[in-house]
Amino acid sequence: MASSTPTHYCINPTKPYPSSQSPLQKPPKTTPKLLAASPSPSLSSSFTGSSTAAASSSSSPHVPQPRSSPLLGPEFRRARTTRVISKRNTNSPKPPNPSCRAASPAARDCLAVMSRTAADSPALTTALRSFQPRLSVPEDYCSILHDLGDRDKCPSKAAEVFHFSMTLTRNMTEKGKLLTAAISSLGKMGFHELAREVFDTGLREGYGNTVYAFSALISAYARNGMSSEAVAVFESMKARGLRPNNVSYNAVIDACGKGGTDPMISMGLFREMLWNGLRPDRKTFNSLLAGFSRVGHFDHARMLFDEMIFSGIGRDIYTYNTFIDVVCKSGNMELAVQVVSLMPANGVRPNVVTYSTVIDGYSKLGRFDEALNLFEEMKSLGIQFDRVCYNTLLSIYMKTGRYQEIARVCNELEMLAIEKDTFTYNSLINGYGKQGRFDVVSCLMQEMRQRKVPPSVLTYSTLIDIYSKAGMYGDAANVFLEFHESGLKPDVVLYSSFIDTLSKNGLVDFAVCFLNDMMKMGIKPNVVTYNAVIDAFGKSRISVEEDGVRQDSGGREGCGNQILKAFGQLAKGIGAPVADETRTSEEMLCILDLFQKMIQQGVKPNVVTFSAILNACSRCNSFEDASLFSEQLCLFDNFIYGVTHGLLMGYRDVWIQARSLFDELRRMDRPTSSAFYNALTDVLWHFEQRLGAQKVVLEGVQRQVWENTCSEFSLDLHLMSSGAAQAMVHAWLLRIRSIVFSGCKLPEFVSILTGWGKHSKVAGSSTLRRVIEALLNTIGAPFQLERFNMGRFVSPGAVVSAWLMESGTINILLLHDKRSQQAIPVNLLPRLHSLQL
DNA sequence: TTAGGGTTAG
Repeated sequence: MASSTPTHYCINPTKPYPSSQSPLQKPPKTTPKLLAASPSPSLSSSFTGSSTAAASSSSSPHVPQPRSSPLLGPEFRRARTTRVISKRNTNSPKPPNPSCRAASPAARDCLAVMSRTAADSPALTTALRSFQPRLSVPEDYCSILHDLGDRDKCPSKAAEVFHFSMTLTRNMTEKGKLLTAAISSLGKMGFHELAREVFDTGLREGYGNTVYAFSALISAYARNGMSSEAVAVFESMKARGLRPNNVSYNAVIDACGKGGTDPMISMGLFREMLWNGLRPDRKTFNSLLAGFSRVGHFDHARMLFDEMIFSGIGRDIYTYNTFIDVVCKSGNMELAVQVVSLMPANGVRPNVVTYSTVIDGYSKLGRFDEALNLFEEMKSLGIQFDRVCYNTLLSIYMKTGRYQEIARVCNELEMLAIEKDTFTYNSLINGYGKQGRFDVVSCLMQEMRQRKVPPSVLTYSTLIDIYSKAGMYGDAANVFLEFHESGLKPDVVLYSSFIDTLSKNGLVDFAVCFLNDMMKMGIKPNVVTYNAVIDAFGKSRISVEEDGVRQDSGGREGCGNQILKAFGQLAKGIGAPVADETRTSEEMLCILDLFQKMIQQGVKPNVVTFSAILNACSRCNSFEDASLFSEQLCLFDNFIYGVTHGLLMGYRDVWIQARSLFDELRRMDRPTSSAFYNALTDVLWHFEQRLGAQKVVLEGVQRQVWENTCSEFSLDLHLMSSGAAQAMVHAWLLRIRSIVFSGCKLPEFVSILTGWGKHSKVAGSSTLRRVIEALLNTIGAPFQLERFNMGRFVSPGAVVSAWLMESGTINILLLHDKRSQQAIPVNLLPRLHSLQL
């Protein structure tokens, strides 16, 4: 409930903001208990603001500062979603909110009959006629229309009610009310075009020029993620002399958030609202908060979250859930848990959305056990699971390969009569597809058809991707044909997946051509698209003769044909590898060109891009060539450039900043952060900053970047790149040496497991075993390949011990940097200055 | 008029 006398609004993202020391320096090691977590004193004082009343002036209700670099934005962390933000066609309508409208018993009965009756049936008119004497005009009809929007997906029923009730109206006001209800209903159903038609009719016939009708249409666009259309309607209502009210502003701000518009545009609308003498309410703030949450801007979200107390707006369950979502996106799960734990004291009880948000946060970081523990906590608290929550659970079981649990959850869904939706099927198809269970995938597709669950673009993208990755190009082509016939529009995910397939099969030139084609079609590539192509340059490349995949096609239709042709060619196998010596210079030019395109299009790189750039550096023959690439880092991000350049040049002072970067990487899932560590150590090793590479690896090991890397006498390198692995071998042998010199006896055998070096992206080093074998030979370490395990080197403890005790061994094991300098040059200082945390 | 879930790069 908003305070009646808000004191001030102070939303200025650039203003200095009071900071407090994060109490989360030592995250709790125990299993998270959302409601049992006890806040630290410094944090609890930050949350003393009541959910419904203004904070006292003595309290300071801001949340702790994140421990992130000011230069590492959400893009770096991959927190910014690359998904289409709108949830149109999700087939999961929200339950009706009966508190909003007080429908008469007759209206409720009529709605029940309408719900049971088939669309376009004459029985609908019969029912409306029979209920007519008991229904008030326009209130009951408006109520029925709203409820149909909440629970039905049948626009013809809404149209029937609308046209029937319009014949009963006595004046323009009543017509206007019904019009607004019909627009709202159609918008909720996802039929924004129909909503627009109805709106235009109302406008033409003289009862649609109202703030209500305009606001309803804005909202209809908002629900469907169409922010530019919503803004256009908002501007047109002003041009017609109508004064937007709170609902209009809230709707357009909501539309901007859902449509992925820059949240600063929403902030402009917020200021305009104040300028026009309107008083933003909690929904305004919640929508603004959601806008910042969607793009992962924690700092702005935190300011709004605090401001809601300062200005007397108060916080509700939506506020908390939205804020917790952005905290989860920042990777700070400890803070998320603490914010949840403070909700009850502020009069707001965590609900299924709160838990789903935190659970998904853990899941995205690969912390599945903590996520699953929270499901148990939900059960113990009696919080009912809903469809979204079940989908989150299924997604975790998919990622962790718990197929028996998946079957159990599917049965549970059946028992609870919770229907699987497009999200559920997409998740299941992707999971089973990645496991190669195409039999299950076919069954799932069949079930979708039988149950009339509409496939989305993502369903087709997923199918094409899993078939392509399995080399089943004919099946992929068939799905593409089906997709083409569906009338759905291709999107960036579909194209990115296809470009990745071309890239991975050595057809990088074609991948770049398709990148241009998708732009011609108005589909903007995202960071994933670019990362796929940049990374592909490191793989073996195929040249294609004139009768190969592509003749330049241009237009929309041609592009579809080209895709089918490409699948056909991929199925046959085409081309010939390009000789190594012709690759490097061409590759450099192509990658530099891609960087330019990214900059031109405002596509911000993330940590995966940086890993790809570093890997490209590792493929360069000279330090000068690599510098050309690393300078590109500077165009994107001074922070990463400063750290990388500093490490490559051997500036000792750079380690403070480097550790800040490593701490930031802790907020990411293991595969992402280990890929970056691998890329960084590879480039350092490649350019003979060997001690630097070793220090980076040890920072990674300390932060548990690689799972099961190191037990005392058995070294597991299988997740490491060649540079990281070689640096690690030296560090591990030095550690064993110190154990030997301390007088301890080594076990019977010590071993090094190499696996296949699956994370190394450096051309020619895909077999980690060979690299380690060469290293061990070079340094004279007495290890041999195990007879029945070609990925494991072993040595009797006594033999290794004797070797380590030889006088010359220590000098062989100690690593050095080729470039070693004390101080950072003055010209680099400005770049690094802002990194001080 | 406000909150959570599915995909493509590593």
